Amino acid sequence: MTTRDENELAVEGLRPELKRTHYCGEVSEGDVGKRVVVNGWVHKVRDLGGLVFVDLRDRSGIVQLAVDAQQMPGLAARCKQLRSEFVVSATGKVELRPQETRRDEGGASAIEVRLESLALLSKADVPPFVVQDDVKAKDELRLRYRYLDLRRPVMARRLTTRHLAMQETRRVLSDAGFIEVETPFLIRSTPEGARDYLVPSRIKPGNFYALPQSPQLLKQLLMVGGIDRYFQMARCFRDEDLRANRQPEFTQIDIEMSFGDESDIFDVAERVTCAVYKRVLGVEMNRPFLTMTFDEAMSQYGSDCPDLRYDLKLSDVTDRFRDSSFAPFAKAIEAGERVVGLCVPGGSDYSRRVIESLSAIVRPLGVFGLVWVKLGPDGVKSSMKGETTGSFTESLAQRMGAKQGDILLLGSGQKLKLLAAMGRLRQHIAREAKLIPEGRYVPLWVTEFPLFEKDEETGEIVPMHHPFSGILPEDEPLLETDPLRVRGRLYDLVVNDQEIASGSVRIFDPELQHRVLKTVGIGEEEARRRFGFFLDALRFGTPPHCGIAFGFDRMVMQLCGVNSISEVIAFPKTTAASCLMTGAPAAVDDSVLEELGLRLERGRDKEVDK
RNA sequence: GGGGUCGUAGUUCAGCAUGGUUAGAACGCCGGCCUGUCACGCCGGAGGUCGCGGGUUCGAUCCCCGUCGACCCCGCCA
Repeated sequence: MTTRDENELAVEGLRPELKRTHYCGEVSEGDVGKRVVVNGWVHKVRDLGGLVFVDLRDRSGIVQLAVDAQQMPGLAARCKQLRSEFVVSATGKVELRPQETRRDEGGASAIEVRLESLALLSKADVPPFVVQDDVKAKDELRLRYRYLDLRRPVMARRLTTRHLAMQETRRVLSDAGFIEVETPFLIRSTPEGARDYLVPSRIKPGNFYALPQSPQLLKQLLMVGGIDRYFQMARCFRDEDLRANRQPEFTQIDIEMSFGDESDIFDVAERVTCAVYKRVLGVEMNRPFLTMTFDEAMSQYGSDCPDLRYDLKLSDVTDRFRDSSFAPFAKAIEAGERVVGLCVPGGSDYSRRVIESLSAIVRPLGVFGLVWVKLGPDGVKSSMKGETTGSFTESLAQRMGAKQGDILLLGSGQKLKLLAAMGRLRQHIAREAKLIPEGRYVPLWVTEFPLFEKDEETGEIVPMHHPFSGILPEDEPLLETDPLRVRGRLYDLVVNDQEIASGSVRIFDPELQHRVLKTVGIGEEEARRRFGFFLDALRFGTPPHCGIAFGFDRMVMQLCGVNSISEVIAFPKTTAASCLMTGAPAAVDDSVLEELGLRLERGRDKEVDK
């Protein structure tokens, strides 16, 4: 055997002595002098000729291996053959790096592993993109080669955060007497508003299962079944168009309990939230969380998930402008519209251009022309020109709590639309002006949502949540007379600007359930046909019950400080709901279709993948 | 369903508004040199169906139409 052969890097199996003693990122100064074995992927080789450095990576981080060619010529020669993403086992002694070479700032390690032996466990093709936390590749590539993307330690950290949040949730709920029950994926379609994913039945051709949009009815049936306290890390499926924070399948922390009301749900949900934020971020949240009604949230913040990290409240100043000499608003009010304003502290120096850009935010939301009043150092200026008196603008400013140096921005429109638009404006200004403090997490309950809303297209009354949510007792008489004013026993948990969880006290009276279904146009016959099983159950002794579901992906997204849920899902789908890695969805063989009694409509099969 | 942005080397991008020699850069990759690198450095090299299809034109990466894919927004959806 020649020296050359000995130095050839050949793939070996994982002998016991090659198994790791440490994760790469966990070798520390405390290990100096120890012999360690690390397993991982070659992150980077820096071959200086007589000296070779290899950065070895695993999910915990990176450690530097060092070989001196003079001391270990064969080993150095072997290291020179390493390429990116080769999988190796490296054995060596942990050493402090020479003091003068520790000049890498930003958490550079003070130690390295003086290599004694190296085993190649797996070779690798040149990767399609460089695996590094600061990834340069586009989403398309990252998703196609997701397993390479996941090798980036930052991805492992996100999945670890997700894991921690999940474990913490399980611990808190289990300790509180909730038991985790799995519900089926292959179910009958339930009425929750979204489009179902369907699964054809082979045994009953022409029939379909639906994948659950959420386990809503099933968890209620668990309550009827006396389970009393249930939870589940539930996978949910909705066949709707995607967004940055929407995936066709996502995970809920699904919770339901019997013999309880809002206060019990708030208590348990707050305990879960506090525990998770504490465990993952070290953040303490004060309990009980703040509470406000939907009405308050909308009228003060223009959003049903108001961000309380900054102030900036909206004011309804309709009464000020009624009978005022400012015609545009006076007329709007006469037509039944409202006038809502936002006072921006220190905004009196906004240029025409800035104000125009702000108008551009609300215009597509149906608010035309933002009226402004500046309380500048050289007096009050207003886009209302001579149409209003100085005393009018002064009293308006006073009413809106404005002071010297502020600007008032006012718009008119139909109440909810206007508030939503002004809320968007509020959010935009807060972001631009950097009013949003980092690292703060402000939880809030929003309650008393309207139970129904009007479908803009059809004009029909539809449930805002789902048709199983209870009603505030005082609103019950309105059910038949003025359903849009009926408030539900609904609640959302908001953290910062995000809806984290949502739930309700359920209807447990079959009579009331029928009245609600009737209100949304589901007659007894249709109800029987679609979920008669559920209505039957209600008649066999239903405990009062209530529940909540956390949007788990969104919560983790917030915990990780990222702005897309795909970043916290191991194998996410694209905005076209396809998986670039596996190629799903894909065509199936005709024989499979035949077995299911299905035939594709001509023309619809032209786009199927190979 | 509608609107927007993008698609050029393995990757990230430039080039295209004003069509015309051999389509460039950086990183990565391959080879060589180099004993303290850590964005190593230096020398050399390979690498392109300009997403796909059609049209306009003497000529298209560039202009037009369509299509596919990715992302963002509205609709939709907790």
